[in-house]
Formats: sequence, structure tokens, C-alpha cells
Amino acid sequence: MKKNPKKTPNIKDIARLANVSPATVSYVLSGKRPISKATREKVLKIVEKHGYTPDINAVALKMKKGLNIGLIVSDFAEPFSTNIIRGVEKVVREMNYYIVYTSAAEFGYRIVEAVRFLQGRKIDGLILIFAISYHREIEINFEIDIPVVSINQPLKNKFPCVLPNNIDGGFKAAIHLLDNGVKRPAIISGPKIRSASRERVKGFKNALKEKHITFDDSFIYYGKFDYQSGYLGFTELLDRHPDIDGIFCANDDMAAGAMNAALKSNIKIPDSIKILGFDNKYFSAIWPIPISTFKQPLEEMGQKGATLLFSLINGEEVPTDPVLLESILIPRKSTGNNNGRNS
Amino acid sequence: MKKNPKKTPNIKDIARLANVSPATVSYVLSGKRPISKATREKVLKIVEKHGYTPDINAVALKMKKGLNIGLIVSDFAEPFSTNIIRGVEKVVREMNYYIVYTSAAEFGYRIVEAVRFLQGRKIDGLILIFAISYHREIEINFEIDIPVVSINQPLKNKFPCVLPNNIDGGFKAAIHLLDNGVKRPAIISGPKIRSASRERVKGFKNALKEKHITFDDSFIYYGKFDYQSGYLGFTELLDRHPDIDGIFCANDDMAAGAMNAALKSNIKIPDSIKILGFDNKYFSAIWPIPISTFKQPLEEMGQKGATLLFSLINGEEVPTDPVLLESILIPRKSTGNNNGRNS
DNA sequence: ATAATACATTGAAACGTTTAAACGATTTGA
DNA sequence: TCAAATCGTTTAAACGTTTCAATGTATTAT
Repeated sequence: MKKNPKKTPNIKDIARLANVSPATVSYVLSGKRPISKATREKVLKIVEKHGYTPDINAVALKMKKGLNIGLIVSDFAEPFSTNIIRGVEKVVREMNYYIVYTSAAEFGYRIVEAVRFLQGRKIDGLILIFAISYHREIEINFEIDIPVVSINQPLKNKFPCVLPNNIDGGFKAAIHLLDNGVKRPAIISGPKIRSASRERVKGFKNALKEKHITFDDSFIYYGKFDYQSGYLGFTELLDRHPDIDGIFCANDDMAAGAMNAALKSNIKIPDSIKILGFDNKYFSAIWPIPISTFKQPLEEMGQKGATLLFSLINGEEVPTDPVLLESILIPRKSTGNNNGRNS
Repeated sequence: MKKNPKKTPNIKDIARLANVSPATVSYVLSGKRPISKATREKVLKIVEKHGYTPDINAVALKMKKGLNIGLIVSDFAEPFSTNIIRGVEKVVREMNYYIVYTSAAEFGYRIVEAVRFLQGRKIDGLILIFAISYHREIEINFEIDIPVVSINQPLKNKFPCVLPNNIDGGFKAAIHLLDNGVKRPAIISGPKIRSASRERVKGFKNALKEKHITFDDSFIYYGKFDYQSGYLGFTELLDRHPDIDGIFCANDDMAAGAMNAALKSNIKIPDSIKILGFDNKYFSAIWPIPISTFKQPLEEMGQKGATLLFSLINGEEVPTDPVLLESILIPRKSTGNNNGRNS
């Protein structure tokens, strides 16, 4: 009959059972001091047998560390963020850290408050993920003495960040449209204040210039990354230039809006006008006319960001320039291709 | 000139500054012992001034608690889960707890492993959220000595749970179709093994019986909650019964599939056939023909679940029967209504 | 006036680790 | 042969809290 029926073993229990001191157990487990092979094996056997795992609170207290990293996303609604998170998680877990997360939305988008909240949990590093449809100004004027990495959103060069290569995305978008026979391309962009928008436009323009296609700002409609904008943008652009035969929409929501506007006006997609989206949202594959789009390397972005963060935590140097990752094109019917769905 | 330039104050610092003992500070903050008004105010002022907040690791260590609750979701892809999480978060934060979360997908759906992982972080309770599109059998044969609550998924009555009232949902679906003139209703259900599917079918049948509409199993197609199933289901059901004029699809993905199948066969929605979905997924509102659907009370489910969990943690009794919450109908064009979108 | 009670506060142990310093035993160098 | 160095291990302090038991002081009952 045992005295304490169930209590999880602590380092002292293990030490006693192995006939060594707690310190020895600790050293065996951490490998910070050489321990004779015999002792190590003896200890490890007991540890294994009793499924001992150090109390993380005691460890964290003693080490003056949190052993977790904070994660702030703009909003959880977007599957966008969750895919990045997946990448982050992998790395964090590998480092034996935990994630404490919150959404900025929870704090009325006052990042300062969100940070304060997370600090309460003693985080050793912070990752910020702001989804692209987030269009408020982000308050980053918070003081913080731990490493911070931003994913998907440059924060005034204040922190290291990993971003999708939007210039490249815009460029590829234009090329794809031209390759599929478009002569008069236009673009429904995100809001001008968002660098992601400006960059996609820039890449788009670059490609057109390279191919000697005339283009000016009247072929650009600045939307808000939402369905509405796509609908209105389509209407307005075709008002301005009835001969437009291809539109690059800076995300799939706007592409959907554009396609519905086309449907209403009885304009055939892709025969009369080709529509190209961005983001590879879930619905783009099942849309009545499947939407060509770009898949962003979300998981990689997450992984890269987390790796960067741990480098910082370990006091290593990291590149100050944003890390850029490229999106890949998924051609579907809306630009005249035929893959993408099988029924 | 200060000795230690920045270090965050601890309870001893506060005690010294307030000319009291650390114990007093602790009691002031926790309110577990009466403290004279004068002392309390003095202490609180210092606490405020220096922004003191107790080291959570020390607290957790001393209290032999984790001060966090674990959260396992089947997969993060689904915005479904994130909305529930939002509700959970609110409650958890209010209780001054933190969330440590992971996805079952990360562990190859071996819940046991996921639980073990979370236990490493000393969780005081566990919430399981399995999205409806998750169709594998869930391994729940894990031993656990902390309270567990399941949200959205009954786990063999092993744990208290909060569920959408699917019978009610199916019932309301039938009524809505009938109200909109449907004479020959059919249903594209989820897989038979899922209780959510069976219950929605049951509610649907109940309503039809009540209204004396003949109905049998040949009007049911069992799909897998995915787009494909909707497409195939539509085709097959109309093969069986060409006079079907209304279909309740157990989620929006299947509704989308059904609508695309209708489009392909040149069957007019909603004129010839009315389509009703479930879940109010993002795309259902922007679909070319906006899809009527049901919005589940996800955030409430999260809140309710978390509240339940804390009751358990505090050793209170909780109802052993599932807590049922009702979904609300969002009528749109696919069943002949006109609200739901404004362009 | 004194004993008994109530109230406010404090000292110190405990939670489970890590790690610097100390220790003894063995090996090495002169 | 003795001092010095090396190796493996242990002792004990520290991390920042909470809370029991003890203390001192003010209030009430006798």
C-alpha cells in the first residue's frame, strides 16, 4: 500500500529511487555536466519507468524564462492565419516551447494591451500575424524587451519579418493573364495604404512594361479586399474601359465579386474576360467557374518566422531585410485553364 | 542611480516599498484575508505605480496548478473552430487563465499524444473541439485525471458536452422548405456514422411527418460533408426522384456542390429546386445565388463549454446531459428569399 | 483590572527545479 | 611520495510566490 496514491513523481523521488542526488538527475537530463555512463543509465531507466517529466513551472521559475512564445493574430476568422500558425507550431514544438496566443480583435486591436496580456504569461518571444484583409492601422508603438518577429506584414521596419513576395506575385499574375491571351489587362487592387497592395500593383506594372503593354492608373481600381470591392471594381473598370479582357484581383474575395458582377452583366468568364484571384481561399476551387489564384506559402512563412524568432531568442544575428517567400500560381477555369476541379 | 536598471519588481520589492511583509501584499491581492483599509490602499498604490504583476510561474508552482486550460481542435483549417475558440477565450481570460492549444492533426489525430503534450504544460482542464467535417473515429480512450469538456461532438457520453441542437436544426430546415412552397423535399446528409447527421435527418423527418408529407430513405443521400458529395448527391437524388423540388444539405459545402450540379443540368435555383445549407460558411453569402443556411451559435457554444469546464475545475456539479444550443436560419435566395446580399 | 476574544500583520516553510560551489576519490606530474 | 589536477557527485541556495502558524495589538466580557 502506497502512501501517496497517485502523485506524479518529482525529481527527488527519482533521485531517491536511483540512489543519487537530485542534482545528478538534473544533470543527466540536461546533459550540462558529464555523468558516468553507469549512473546515467540507471537514472534514465527510473525516469523512463515512472514517466517522469520535470515540472515546467518550477523549471520556468528557476530559469527565469517563460518557455513559451506569444502569438498575436489580427483575427481568427481568416483560415489564412491558421495556416501560418501551423508552420509556427511545428518549429515551436520542436524547440520544446509552448504557444500562448491571442487575437488582436479580442483587445479591440490595441496591440499594446494584447502584448501586456501575453507578457503576463512570461513569453520569451513574440510573433505577430496580421492577415491581409486587416485594414486598420496597426498600433505598434509598444515597448517590448523581448524578440519580435512579424509575419505577413512589415511593421515599419521595426522588427524582422517574413513576407510573401508581392512584387513577384503581381508580376506572375500579369504574365499569366498575357500568356492566356489577355490584351487589355486591368487590376482590382487592395487599398493603397497597404504595402501589399502597392507591391502587387508594382509587380503587375513591371511585367506589362517589360511586355510593352500600355497601362495607366485608370486600369486600377483600389478596393478593400472584400467581396463588395470586387463587384464595384469590375463594374467601374468596365465602365472606364469596355475593352478590358482580363482582371487581376488582389484576393479571391474580390475575384468572386468581380465574377458575380460579370454574371449579372452577362459577360462570359473566361471567354470574354479572364479573372485571376489571389490567396487560394477555400471557395475559389468550388466556385461555379473555378477561380485561378495564387497559393501563398503560408506554412513556410510560419516556419521561417518562428525559426527567425528562436535565433533572436538565442542571441544570434538575423538578417534585417524582410525574408521574402514566393506564391505559386494555381491556374483554373476563370483564366481559361481546365484543371482545378474534377466534377 | 538605481542598482538594478530594469528588472521587473517582485512581491518583496513591493512589500519593502509599502513597508509591509510579502504575505500582506499577497493577501491584499488575493483578498483571502481581511486587511485594513489603510494598508490595502497603500499596497495597491505601490502595486499600481510599479505595474507589479505576480510571476505566474511562481504562482503556478506554489499552487500546484497550471493556470491554463488545454484546447484540442481537430484541425485549424475550419473557421468553424476558430469561432468557438473565440467564445472559449472570453471565459478563460475572465478567469485569469491561459489557453494552451494544439490541433489533433498535428499528432496524426492521436488524441492520446496531444493530451500528453498538453499535460506537459500542466493544464487544469481540457476542451475538445472537433469540427463537423472531421469524419474519422475519434480516439478517446485516454486516461485523464482533469476535467474535460467536449464541444460540438458527443464523445460516447464520457464527458460533459455542449452541442448544436441538430434535431431542431433538421426540423427547422424542413419547415423552411415547406414554407417556401416545396412539395417534394429531399436531404443530402452527412455520413450515417456521425450522430450530427443522424439527428439532422431525424429532425427533418419529424417535421415532415408532422406535416403529413410522405418521405422515405430513397430521398436521403448520405455524403461526406464535402463539395463532391453535394454534387453527386444532387445528381443521384434527381435520378431517383425527378420531381424533387427542395433539398436540405447538411452543410454549405454540399449545398455548393448541389448548386453547381444544378447549374450544369440547367436546373434553375430557386425556381425549380430550392437548396438549403447549414453552417453559414463565408462563401454562402457571396455565392452567385446566395445560399440559405443556418448559423450555429458557435461563440456561445465556446462560452458555455468553458463555463462548464470551470465549474468542473472548481469541483461543482454539472449537468451530465449534453447542453443543446439552437441554430438560427438565414434565409437567402437559394430558397427563394431575397435578403442576404445587397449587390 | 484582568482574562478572553477578535483582528491585522508577519515569519518562515514549502512548491520543484537548476547550478555554483564544495567535496571526496582517483589519477597525474614532479 | 606528496601536491596538483581531474572526474563524478552532492550540498545547499535561489527563483517568486502562497499560506499555516505565530505574533502583537486592540476590543470586549467578566
